[in-house]
Amino acid sequence: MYSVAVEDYLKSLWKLGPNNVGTKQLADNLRVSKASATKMILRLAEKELVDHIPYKGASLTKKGELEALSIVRKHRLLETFLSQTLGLGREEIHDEAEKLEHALSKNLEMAIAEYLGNPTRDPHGHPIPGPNGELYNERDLPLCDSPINMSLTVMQVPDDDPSILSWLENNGIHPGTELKIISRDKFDGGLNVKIGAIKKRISSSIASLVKISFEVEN
Amino acid sequence: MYSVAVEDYLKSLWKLGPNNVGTKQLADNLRVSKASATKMILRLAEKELVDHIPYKGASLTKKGELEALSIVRKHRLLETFLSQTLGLGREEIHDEAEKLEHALSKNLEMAIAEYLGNPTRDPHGHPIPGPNGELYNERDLPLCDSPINMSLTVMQVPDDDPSILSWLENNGIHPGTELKIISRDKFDGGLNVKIGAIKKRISSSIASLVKISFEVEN
DNA sequence: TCCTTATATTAGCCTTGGCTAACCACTGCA
DNA sequence: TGCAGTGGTTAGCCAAGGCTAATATAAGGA
Repeated sequence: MYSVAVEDYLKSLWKLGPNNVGTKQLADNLRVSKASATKMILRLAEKELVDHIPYKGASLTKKGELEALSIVRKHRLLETFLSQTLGLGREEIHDEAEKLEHALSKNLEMAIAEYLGNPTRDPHGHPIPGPNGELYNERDLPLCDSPINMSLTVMQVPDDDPSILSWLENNGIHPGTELKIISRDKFDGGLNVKIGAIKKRISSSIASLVKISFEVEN
Repeated sequence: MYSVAVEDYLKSLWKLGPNNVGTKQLADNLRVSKASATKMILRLAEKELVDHIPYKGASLTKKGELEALSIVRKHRLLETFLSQTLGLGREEIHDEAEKLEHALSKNLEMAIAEYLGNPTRDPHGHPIPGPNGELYNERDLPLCDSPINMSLTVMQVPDDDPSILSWLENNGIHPGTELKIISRDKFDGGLNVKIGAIKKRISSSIASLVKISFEVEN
């Protein structure tokens, strides 16, 4: 239906949203010039996929959001599928899915979802939107904001930076990992954590990209 | 490396080759105008992917052929993969593979080939070129040219026409099917065949699209 | 041999999605 | 309050890959 470029813009707008997204932010995210981004925003507005307020930014319309969610769904299903069938690592699947998502028909998407048992999380722990764009309430918290000395379960790791992913993997940090924050550095926000019996240090920049959940006491 | 359009042209030229392919034939195959085909042929010649003799036609150079074979390999591996993992029918996989082939990285191609055990035939029985374009000698014969009253094994069915494929499937004709030609109609070339104990009639147009092999007496 | 017809090419146009350069608008600081 | 700096837009260019209309070539039959 839509071109690869249009789909990529919609996906970026969704990732950077839901607030108004600035032209420069969008352009940087897609590695195109500001002028190209402006031109495309105008075209997307023409198609009623975004609302655009000149000099203020753009945000997805309902129509644009649904389209974006459909692409995110394809992306995350593909990641899960590649991981499951071919055993590709978490650090390899993003780039492959990034290309394949634009070539995936609705039919194939459904077949893959069924094959996988309609998963709700991809291998990075990111929620997979439903076939009609349903997205359940996100309750996972950034590790950097999490309480000290509680049993935490890693729920999400970032998906698009292979080097960060490899570091996390090598340190045993992935969805499902149980850990506890021992202390938080006062100045740089780095965390000292304990995974099983092993102590690790996690920089604040990485800790902001990892999301966790914990049991709430009743 | 090359655009989707370039890859599609190369694939068509390969399918219609190896002789010089006329502009009209190519244009019809790709459902574009003759003018568009002419223009693209000139661009492909520029990139040294084809040799072009004005008013005579175009044929792939070695470089172009290798590129085409790489795409054919991806296509056929994808068909096999989709059939194997998702259980898609022979009549569904072609169109899906047609889109995905352009988005398949070399890495993913290798992973799929390995996962499948480096198959040499796709679900339609078509040979899958090797990673460097190796194509083993084709010995299968069109059913329409095959001898009468011999045990024949179906080796290949066409891949791109779902209605023909469905008809073949419903009549139990697919790679591996054993059959015997009982008689050949004098005028229209239609065949009366026996599959197991059941007699069927196969029109000559379909019989020309099915390929078989048979044991040669020593 | 010449003419008709089919096939090929050329010319010229369009849209998409990039780019740079130049200009405009907003914001925050002095 | 005015201006510098950042961010946004406009103008104008380009290549790819489509299209139609007009023209050129080749080939077969009269």
